[in-house]
Amino acid sequence: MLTERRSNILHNLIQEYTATAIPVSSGSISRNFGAKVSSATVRNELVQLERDGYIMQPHTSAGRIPSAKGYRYYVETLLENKELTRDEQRQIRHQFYQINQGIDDLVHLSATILSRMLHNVAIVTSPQVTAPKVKMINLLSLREFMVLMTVVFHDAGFKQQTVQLEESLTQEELNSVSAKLTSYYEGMTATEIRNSEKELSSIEKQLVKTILEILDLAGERIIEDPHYDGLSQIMNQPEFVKSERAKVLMELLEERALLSSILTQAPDDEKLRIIIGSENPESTLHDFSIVLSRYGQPEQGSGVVGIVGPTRMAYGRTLPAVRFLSEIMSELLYEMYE
Amino acid sequence: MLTERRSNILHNLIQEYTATAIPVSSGSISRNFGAKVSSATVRNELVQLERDGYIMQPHTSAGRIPSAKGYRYYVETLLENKELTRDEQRQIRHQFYQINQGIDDLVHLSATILSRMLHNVAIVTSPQVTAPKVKMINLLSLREFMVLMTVVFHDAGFKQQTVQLEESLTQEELNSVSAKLTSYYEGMTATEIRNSEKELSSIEKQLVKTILEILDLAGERIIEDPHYDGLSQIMNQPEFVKSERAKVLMELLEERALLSSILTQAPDDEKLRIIIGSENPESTLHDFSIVLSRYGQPEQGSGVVGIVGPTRMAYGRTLPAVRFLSEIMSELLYEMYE
DNA sequence: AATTAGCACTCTAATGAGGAGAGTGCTAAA
DNA sequence: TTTAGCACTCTCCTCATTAGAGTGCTAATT
Repeated sequence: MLTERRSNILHNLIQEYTATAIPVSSGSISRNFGAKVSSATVRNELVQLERDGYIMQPHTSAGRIPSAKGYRYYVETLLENKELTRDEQRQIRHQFYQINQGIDDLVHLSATILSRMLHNVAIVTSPQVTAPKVKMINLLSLREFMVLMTVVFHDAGFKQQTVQLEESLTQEELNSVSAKLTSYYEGMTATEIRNSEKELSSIEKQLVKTILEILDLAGERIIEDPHYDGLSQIMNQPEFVKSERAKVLMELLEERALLSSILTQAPDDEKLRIIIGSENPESTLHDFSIVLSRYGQPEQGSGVVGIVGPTRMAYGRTLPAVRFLSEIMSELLYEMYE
Repeated sequence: MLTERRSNILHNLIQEYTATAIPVSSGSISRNFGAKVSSATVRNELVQLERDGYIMQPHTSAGRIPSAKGYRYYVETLLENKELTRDEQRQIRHQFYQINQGIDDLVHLSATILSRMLHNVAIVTSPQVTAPKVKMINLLSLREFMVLMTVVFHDAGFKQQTVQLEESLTQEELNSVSAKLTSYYEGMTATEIRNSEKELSSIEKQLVKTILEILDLAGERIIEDPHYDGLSQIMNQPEFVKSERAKVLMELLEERALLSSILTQAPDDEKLRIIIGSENPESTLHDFSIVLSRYGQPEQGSGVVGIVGPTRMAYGRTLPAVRFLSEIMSELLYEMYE
């Protein structure tokens, strides 16, 4: 545990550094304290903090910057759970009024708002249900041999896919097939359907195969590419004036594999998960911090919303913002499903 | 018109410059000609080319770089219509085998292939129909008061939207309503529906309103955000080592307005449109070149596929690649609708 | 008349020295 | 325990120098 003064100094240092991105000197900390202590005293304390691993020096005669451990202490101990101001909350709510019912709009808009607000890259996944259950199967003739299958889930979500049939069926025939399949499989998950044994015609078998594909896909954590926004925002951050870092970030975002691996680190409940710099198992991400939250309900579908930015991000602002966005998304999602 | 030698020199210079991004010297051109002419002769010719506006000098003692006019001459006169090698074509086709029927997959995959191949940012819009006609209207009860409306178009495309009903209807009631609406409006476009006068209940009026919204949206040139890919590719290009340019590009890509304005410059037929540097009316794009092609058929839905990169791009490779991707996308789209 | 060798000139990019400034660490005094 | 004082370190900026690449022009050559 840190002494109170050391703790204050660390607090001060992190606030300064996250604001300016310049290593913080003992003198500037002393000044921020209203010169109640001299820079020499601060220096002595800094030596201790450095020994304990909370801060580091980029080189001998430079100021200090926080380490991952320092940031960690900051977000867990020093940072009281502030909320966004009423005004900000109102403004954000207001922006959501524009959207129609689409979930895609919700996802996109959230990413945009978050990235604009925090000047970092925002990532949002579409809400997914876990092990969806069939409520209804519907078949719609698009043209000869070509059918649009819509599977409605019990949680009121749905997915569809076009199917190329082996035989041509009229819409009436399709109606009776879909009624039959619905009566067979209503309430079942993918695995239950696989285990059930029904007499099926070859066309019906083909359709069931598609139903299973749809269910499997919907059951996976990540179906669609997560949506991200804010690349132009983050390019304004001083750590990206050299494009080397920027390149790393783009590669991360365009490699689906890594993106989903980030998102699997997302919390299962609605608490925030904060992964700071070198805490990340993925070494390419050591220069970045990630703040994630889950939104929605497991039964109704839930997704992940979060921010990726330089380790030096304004956590004091990021955490409330991600938390609020997550809450409001849960709310709006709930309203959509009433 | 240029003399043959001048033309050869320009050709040579552009090939060299597009490959290396370094201003080309008279000596290196002379060498490329097998020293049939001396560098002094080349220099004399270069003075002429510069006077005519085909090339420029970044500063007095530097080599020459092509101007927009030079590139224009190159793509129109010097560049014979090469095709991709059989082998490349086969490889690309092969990659498309992986995808299932989804149009989204087609769009995404095309962008990915193109950007990987050309190391630039690829942009692809989803295929859109113009003035879609209703083929069928389908209503599906998701839960009480909540209905999923699917409108199938005559070209076998479809769109759907969830609707919040004012009254609660059973699936049977919905079926009869949708049958009624289909019989009313089959074969009509949005404007035709607006002009038709039918006796409608209040629920039906609400539904028609939604149908019209769907049709209007589908009729617009750009509904969804165009998909782009390859940011990490383009960051490897030497012109982006300073991140200033990169920032401009990101801003362009994230501003929907500008993106769609790019795409409205797309050709209406399947010919390539090439917009080179300062030819672009938009001055922020003066450092970029854009190559666009339309794919698909107007009646079945058509979209735009293209590349954005530095003015110095390998046109000789870009043009065949965009052309081929456009062709194969048309093909695959056609197969999807059989 | 066209080409080319030769050479002075120009501009960039790289290198290194020097100095200012910021910040530290340590010591000794308060 | 705190702090004043000071030597020391390291970065960053500026400036000058240099090497090198490339040009433009002129005069000689084909």
